[in-house]
Amino acid sequence: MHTIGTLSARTGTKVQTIRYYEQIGLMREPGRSSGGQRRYHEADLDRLAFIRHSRQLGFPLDAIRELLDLSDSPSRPCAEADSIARRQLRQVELRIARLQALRKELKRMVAECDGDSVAECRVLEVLRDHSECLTEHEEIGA
Amino acid sequence: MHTIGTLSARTGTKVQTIRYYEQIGLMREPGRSSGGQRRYHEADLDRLAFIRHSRQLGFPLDAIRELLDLSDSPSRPCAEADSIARRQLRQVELRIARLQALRKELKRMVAECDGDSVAECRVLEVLRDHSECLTEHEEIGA
DNA sequence: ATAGGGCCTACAGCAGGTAGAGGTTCAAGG
DNA sequence: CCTTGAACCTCTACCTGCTGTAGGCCCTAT
Repeated sequence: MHTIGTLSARTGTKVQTIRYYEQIGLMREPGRSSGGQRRYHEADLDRLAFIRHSRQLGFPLDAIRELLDLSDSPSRPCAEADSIARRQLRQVELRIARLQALRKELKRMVAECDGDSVAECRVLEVLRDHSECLTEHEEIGA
Repeated sequence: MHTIGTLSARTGTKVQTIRYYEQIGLMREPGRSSGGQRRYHEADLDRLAFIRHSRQLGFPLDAIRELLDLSDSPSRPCAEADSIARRQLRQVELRIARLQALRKELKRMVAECDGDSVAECRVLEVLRDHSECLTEHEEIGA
């Protein structure tokens, strides 16, 4: 039996985050001590590690929920898990592509700026006037 | 004089977002019609375009606030604007690097999976056991 | 028996918006 | 001039994925 602090330390997850996962139904409600404190089994530790590792790979919580469901029913076909992972891969690739476009634009902006005063600052000029941009970065940030 | 809808259409910003920018002090409070509707000047349109463009380049709102302040005082040195842009460039490069590590891991995961059932699914296996990973992706998502 | 760490609930807040309810205003067509 | 209906108004709640705080209990070692 582990306390919440033990799970926290072993998985590198903040205590509040574990309670949050319980609240949104990602972690099961554990048993309690006579005084009302949470007491976890080994299986809960594994589940939390799975969640954390998936988060580190950028999976959104909804996807993790699906992955956990799949993981709980070993006889189902693997294709679903596969497609979730592929979807995540696509998302990551999309974000990389967008960020690379941003990087290019930012680099150009910074490189061009050699004025002294704000009045002739290329950085601000480019921000003021979209038409100075080479790429169409219509998608925001991310 | 423009309505909020005109600003919205011209900059591709949702009406609510413009009101939100006003609320957090990024846009100044415009004049109102006799019936209480917002009426904007050309300068407001420019300012909003600046904000949107900066957001598209991934600048956080705080940075944009600084950039707008700088832009309003043309005699100050350009170095500050420069360093904000450089900081943003570093952030973007960091995020690209992290996402590339994720991509690598996800690709490997997806490529290795050729099992039929969940029981032997490499995707789930890797998620279960961090030690199967090549890289140390301790930073979460982003 | 007591000290002090760890645990409890509940709520507020972060970025950066988005969505909806319920009500008013504006401008064009009849 | 009047009506219609799109566009505007405020207010509030919600989104993701947590994190922090307040105020109070539990648990275990000494």
